[in-house]
Parts: sequence; C-alpha cells; structure tokens
Amino acid sequence: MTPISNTNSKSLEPLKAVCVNCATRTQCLNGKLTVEEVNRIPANFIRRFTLKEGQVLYKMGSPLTHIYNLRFGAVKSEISLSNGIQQKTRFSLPGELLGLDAIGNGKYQVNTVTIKSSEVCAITYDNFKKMSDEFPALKNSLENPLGVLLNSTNVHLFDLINLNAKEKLADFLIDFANQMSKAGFDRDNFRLPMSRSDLANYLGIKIETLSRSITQLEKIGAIRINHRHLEFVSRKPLFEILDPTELREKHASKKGDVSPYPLKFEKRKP
Amino acid sequence: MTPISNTNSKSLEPLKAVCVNCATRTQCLNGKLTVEEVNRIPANFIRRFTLKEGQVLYKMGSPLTHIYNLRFGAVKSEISLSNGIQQKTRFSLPGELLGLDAIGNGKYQVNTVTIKSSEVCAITYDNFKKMSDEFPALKNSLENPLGVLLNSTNVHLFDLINLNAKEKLADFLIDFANQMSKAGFDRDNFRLPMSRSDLANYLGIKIETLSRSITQLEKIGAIRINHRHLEFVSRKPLFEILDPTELREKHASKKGDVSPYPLKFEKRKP
DNA sequence: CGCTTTATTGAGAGATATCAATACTTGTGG
DNA sequence: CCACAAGTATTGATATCTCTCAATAAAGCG
Repeated sequence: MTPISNTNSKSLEPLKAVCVNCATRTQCLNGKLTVEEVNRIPANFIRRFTLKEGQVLYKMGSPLTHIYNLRFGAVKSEISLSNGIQQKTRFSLPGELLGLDAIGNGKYQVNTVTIKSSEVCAITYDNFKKMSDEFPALKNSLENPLGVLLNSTNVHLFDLINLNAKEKLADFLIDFANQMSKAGFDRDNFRLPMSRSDLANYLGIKIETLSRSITQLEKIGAIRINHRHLEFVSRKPLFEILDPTELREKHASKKGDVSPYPLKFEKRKP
Repeated sequence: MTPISNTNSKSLEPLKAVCVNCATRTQCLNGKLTVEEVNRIPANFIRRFTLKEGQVLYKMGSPLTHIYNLRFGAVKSEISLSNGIQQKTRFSLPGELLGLDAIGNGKYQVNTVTIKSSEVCAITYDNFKKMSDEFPALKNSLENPLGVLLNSTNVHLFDLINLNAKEKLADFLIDFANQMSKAGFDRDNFRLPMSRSDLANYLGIKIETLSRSITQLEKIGAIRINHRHLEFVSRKPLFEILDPTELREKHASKKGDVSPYPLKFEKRKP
C-alpha cells in the first residue's frame, strides 16, 4: 500500500474535456457549476490518476490536503489504530467524494484504500476554496455532501445497534445493491468489491458469523453467492427479515421518500 | 413534549448585549466574527428562548428551518421510527450547535428533546446564509461543526462495535466528564442529565446490563453513582479497562493530541 | 401514604464469539 | 501439468456475553 504521492500519477487531457464529460460530474464538487464555468477552472487545479488495488489514497492522521472524487473502482475507509486494530467505516463507489472526514479538524480521520483498481480526481482544499470565492454556486457546496455523509453514518450506527447478524447482512446487501445501481451497475448481479473479512468488520460481526448469515440467506432463496459474485434471487425474503410486519411498504411508499431505516421490532418498544 | 412553535418564547435584551457577552459565543456560528461585526447582526435574526425538560426542539422529518445553539441545559437527539423504536444518537451540552443533521437533505434527521430545562438561541438557515454573504469570516463556518459532528459520530460507531458493555460505560463516562468540564462543570462530580434508559439505548445495551456495568465500576473503586449523581473516585481503573497494556499514555501524550479511540485489544488483530 | 416510575439484582435463554477442523482458490515452482 | 503452500471461506462444537423474564427495592408524585 503506497501513499498517493509515490504513485506514477499523470494528468491526462486538458481539463475542459475532462470535467465536462465526466459521468460523475453531477455528484462532484463542481456539479452546480455551468459548463461555461467548469471550463474556466484552471487546468492545474484538478489532477486525475489511477490507483491499483490495495493502494492507499490518504492516511489517517495526515493533514488535509486534497478532496477527491472517485471516478472508477471502489474504496474502503477504515479507522486504523497503532495497535493494529482496524474498523471499516465505509465502502465507496464511483461518484463519491473522499476526504470529507478531514474537514472537522484538518486531519484525515481514516485510511482510504482501494479495493479494486480505481481512478480518482483530486483538488486541493485550498484551490477548492479559491474556486468557492470565484463561483457563488460553490459557496456551501461542501456542506451538503458532509451532511449526507453524516446522515449515512447515523443510519449505519442505527443498524449496528438494532439489527442482528442476518438482518445486518440483508440490510447491507439491499443498500449496497442500490448504491451499485446508482453507480451504473446491475442491481441484481454484481461482484462484491470487498473481502469477507472487510465486510464482517464493517458490519460489526466475525467472519464466521457472516459466513453463516450468507448461508441462511441462500437457503431461504434470497441470494446466491459464489465467492464475491452476488446474485439476487428474490428481495422479498430480505425485506421480510427486515420488516416482518411489512410496515415498510406502508410507510415508505408515500412520496417515494423511502426511510433509510429497516422497520422491524414490531414486538416491543424500549 | 411540545414543539418549539408552541412555547412561550420571548426575545430578551437587544441583540448586541446578548451575543457579545454569551459564554458560548466562541463555539457558536458567529464565533469567528469580531465584536464589531457581531453588533451589526440584525437583532431579529437571533431568537433566544427557554425550554422545559421534555420539550421538543425540532422533530425528525420536518423541514430545516433553524440552526440552534444550546446555551444552558442538555438535549438528547434520537432517531424515532413510526413503530415506536427510538435510537438515542447524541447527548448535547451547552455550546453545542443543534440542527446540523438537517443539512444533508433539508429535513431534520432526529428528534431533539431537552433532558433538563434549557436555553437555546435560534437563527434561520436562510438568515444565516445572508450573514455568510455579508461576513466573509462565516463563509464556510458550517463545514467545521459538521465535520466535527461527523468525526464524533464515527468514534461512537467505533465504540459500539468494538467495546463490551463495561468498556462502553467506562469510555462514555470519561468522555462525558470531559464534555461536562468543557461546558464549565466539575469534571469529577456532577449530575448525569439522562435516564438509565436513554443512556443504555445510546450505548446499545439494555438497562439491566447498564445497571450491572455500573455496579462493576463501583466495585473496582472507579466511581460512585447515586441515581444520577456521579462521582469519580479514580480514573485509573477506567483507563485500565479501556487499555490493559497502557498504550494510551504512550501514544496519546505526544503533542497533547489525544486519540479519541480507546486502546485495548492488545491480544489479536482481525 | 399508596401508586407509578425507575433502578437493581438474580436465573435462565439466546445470539455471537471463539476455537478448531476442513474445503476451496490462487499462485508458485518443479 | 501437477504438487504444494498460503491465503480465504465454510462448517461444527463449545464458551461467553448480553438479553430476557421475573422479582424486589427505591424514588418521585399526587
């Protein structure tokens, strides 16, 4: 795992072409700019480069330099303590910003490591601020992705406390498939980018427990998993695991505003 | 629990006096403004009011209107699902901003409820943006508290996954005592503002388990608890619970930059 | 003073972790 | 091309921790 500065990074075409045609631009920091404005961004502000699987994008504890946009590939974020303990906090797919964890105190709070070969754009935080000064549309454009990240962290926290192993897995699979779909992949048939070990760690369970949960979901005819290849057979049993009383449909289906929380626990109220 | 709009809220003195002398101003949204600038804030932008214990400041799902600063008291934040399930996500003390959870998608993501009588300042999000336009010092002033909140949520997430009940309690007590101290209270002797039920829910354990953990910490001579009154007898056994190898001292004591993570797990590396 | 709520304690049940054995995958070198 | 080694995943048996259920005690409140 080599830090970014050691990689053979090279900028490609002139910036204009790069950003304007980028598939992830709407989710990127310049998403609110007009095409004309994007073309005025100084070419040297944006660096684009590739990373091989297992390479480190930035390290926990190092000072905030860049904010990144993941264009292709997949990245895991992990807290990494000096005694070797690691906690996976997030799996990121194309279109997602990386580095927001450093906004709070100027240091990155996690390691980010590619889990497949990836392509990333980088802008320095300082240059982004300069852009914010020039383009009013960018004024608060970090607030929103930060807020979105905060919300999704809170959902993860909720799930960790309130779901058992099988439910955690069902919830994760549904959610991750949606993210895959949003990133342009098949929602029902794809390759999981992370190892069992990383996934178990993320879900707060041991790999043996994860393995058993996978077996259970296969036995009820919800999914088929072959190593990292995942196929959804039927989502219905997954939803039933997460919501035996089928409250989900009732509540989620107004205004298409789906609650991020699994509705189970029909039994008792704490 | 009555929403804020139903409370008899009245603004007090003219704004100048209010903000300039406020003990929590440095942590507030206007913390980066000069005294002169603060005095130019339109008086009607800031509303200050009191809430009795158990009153709702804002409700999950309602549209973002205000950002709040807690001046006195204590507030709990909770996810609240339609089937009655609740998850406490945070306990806030004076000086903390409230409402940041709504930045992500324009709706508050939690209920906030006072757990003792409190005093709060409110500014509408729109008016704050107007202020941001006028005062360059405010340009990115939501980014930082958002980032700080994100980081503290990630620490909470780490603890929930990696600590057992006794460790969760020890970690919480040390951390909360520090927050109390920062808010101006005695670090070693104070009244816990939350019920056992709320605390257990926050820690992701049942009240019986919490009660047993309290008993254990009392038996090893770390604390004395009488209902909500907490007294620290010695922090040493608490740190030993969280870090049997005493790595914490070694690593935390350079540059006063204390790691937010408890260092235990000297045994195995996942 | 009784009633309701909140907290503590005990005994047994249940879920996940731990330890251990086996199978499968991938890569290497003869 | 096969044999072997190293890493990864699955499955089984047992241990451990927390939950659940239940009883009791203490505190707050009308």
